[in-house]
Amino acid sequence: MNQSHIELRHLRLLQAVAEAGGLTAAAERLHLTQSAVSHQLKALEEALTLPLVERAARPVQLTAAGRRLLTLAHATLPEVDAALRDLAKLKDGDAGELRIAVECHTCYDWLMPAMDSYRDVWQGVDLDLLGGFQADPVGLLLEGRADLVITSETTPRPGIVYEPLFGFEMLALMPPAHALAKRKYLHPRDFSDETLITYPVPEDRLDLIRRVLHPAGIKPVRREAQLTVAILQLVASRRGLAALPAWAVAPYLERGYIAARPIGPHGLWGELYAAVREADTGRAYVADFIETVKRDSFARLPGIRPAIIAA
Amino acid sequence: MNQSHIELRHLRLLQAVAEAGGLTAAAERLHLTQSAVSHQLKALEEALTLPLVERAARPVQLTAAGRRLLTLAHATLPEVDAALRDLAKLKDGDAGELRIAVECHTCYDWLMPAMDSYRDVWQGVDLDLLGGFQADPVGLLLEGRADLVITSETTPRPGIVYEPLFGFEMLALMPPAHALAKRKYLHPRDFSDETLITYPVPEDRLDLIRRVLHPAGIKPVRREAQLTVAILQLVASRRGLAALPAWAVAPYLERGYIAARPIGPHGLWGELYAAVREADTGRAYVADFIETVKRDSFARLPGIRPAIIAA
DNA sequence: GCGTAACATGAAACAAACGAATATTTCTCA
DNA sequence: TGAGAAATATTCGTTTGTTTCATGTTACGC
Repeated sequence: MNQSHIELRHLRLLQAVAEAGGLTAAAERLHLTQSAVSHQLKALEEALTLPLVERAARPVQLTAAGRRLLTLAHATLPEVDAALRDLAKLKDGDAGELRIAVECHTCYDWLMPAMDSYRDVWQGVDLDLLGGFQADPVGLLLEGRADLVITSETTPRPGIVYEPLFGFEMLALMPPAHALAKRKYLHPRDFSDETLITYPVPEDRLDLIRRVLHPAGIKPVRREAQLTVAILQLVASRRGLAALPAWAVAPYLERGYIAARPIGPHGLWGELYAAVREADTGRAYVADFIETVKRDSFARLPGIRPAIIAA
Repeated sequence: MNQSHIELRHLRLLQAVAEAGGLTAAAERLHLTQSAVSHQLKALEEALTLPLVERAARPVQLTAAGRRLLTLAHATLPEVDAALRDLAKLKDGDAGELRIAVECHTCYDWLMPAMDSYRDVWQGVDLDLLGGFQADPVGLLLEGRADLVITSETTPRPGIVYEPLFGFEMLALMPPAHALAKRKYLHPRDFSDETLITYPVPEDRLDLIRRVLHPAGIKPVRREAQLTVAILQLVASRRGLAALPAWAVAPYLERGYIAARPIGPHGLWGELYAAVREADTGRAYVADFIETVKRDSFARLPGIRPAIIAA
């Protein structure tokens, strides 16, 4: 056989390219530059003397050879992950406690499935989800009442570290027949004559107000609703606009129940973090929870992108 | 999860260490220095912050973590090989003809099983074994009557390349009750009063005569036999001594039918090669046959060691 | 205890991977 | 069809990682 010293790195690369649909997007996921990805892919193709990726198409297409290697990647990479997990268990034991607090209302959409797959491989870990809205969820970590907090704040606090999870796009929501639905994207001023329907949280927790409307000097009328479906129902019945993460509205978009548009030419992007006590960062069952969330989310959620800061 | 950038290289290393029973022996198989293996293993252990190999024992013992990673290696490395084979088939097609000539009588012992496993993965290749003793088997390659020759000669010929397969030890054979069986190893002079039982081939093809007895000025009486069992039978019935590769006599040794001793303090080692036409070296089905022979042989044969020259 | 075989280590050579800057290609939309 | 934007390729210098050489250390058998 050709002494191709193919490595797992190459399989991870190909998988990222296939999933992301392009070299640049793959580079973001891998926390590499586009240049590095291009180099590495080319080197691999030259080592095999076989093209793997058809670059012309968008999203890029794998060749037959590329698909064969992707099959290999799908077979081997999860096994490698499982083995590394087992090693971590050998080292630190497989038991622990993980009490999770969540700041973001729509995060339950992906958190529940992620917890389910996590439970499959960390059966010794006692998973707990703290209910109710918390004024200062990160404070729970320091009080010892929670072990991990999903948040979009990163206010530095001694003894707390923030692990980036992913970036997500907030989409403006409107009835499909609304005049704004004809736009490619919305301007801040488009909100000035509309009621804004939100979860019942303070204004400074709403990215749309804090980062877009407030800087533009716009103070819309607000109306609050507890549940995502209630917000959507109000939007659909023309009581106002709302802004929610793309994943939270995807099923309703598909059915044409509402329309969604980016906010601003580049969209309004937020970032989610897992906050943990510094002392817990070394614990394998904690680190792997964060990895599970990321892996799971990228596989399932629309409208997310890799965290800007490297993990 | 720890962002362990574990790579296939590490798995290959661990597998080699486990199979070879030590770092130095593993290094030979991988065609690396002992130092490189030691460095690399240490780096892996430090990345995982887990010991993998218990160096004190001989042969070295894997720790629980090491065994877990070895399990991973056994699961993934064959899949990788299969994928690379499929890529080679995509590139060059999966059909071909491989007519094999064999110079060495006992080579059928390992060649048949190797051909069987080769056939499983190269079903489009027409495998043929040329029968009968050939005076000049490599000549068959140039005449186009064979495509691959198993030989221990490496006389340079234009258009022919010799791919090293492995080194093997020739053991001197005697009845278990023979006086020489008490020795740790035999000297050339031990053969001077004995009949030497060999296959019916010219003297210059017999390593024992050409490399040991002739230089020592010893010309033993020869007696020829066609079959391995016949040679063994003659030895067991005190008609003389013989010298055969370790793998050919292992089953008889186990049963105590005969005894075997090294020839000289370091043993008498020979080397086997696959000779192919230079034009065929690029053909995937040819290269993979050679790889299959090596893999299979190291897994099954006693008394062999990696080729001295790198492949 | 002495010698041997196997493993470890430090320094230097060598090779591979990566990133920054920039060029080229491809796509989109008017 | 041509301008601009987005994606990929390329060149070159830097960084990082791997291997070897030379030598040190350790374990073990006699």
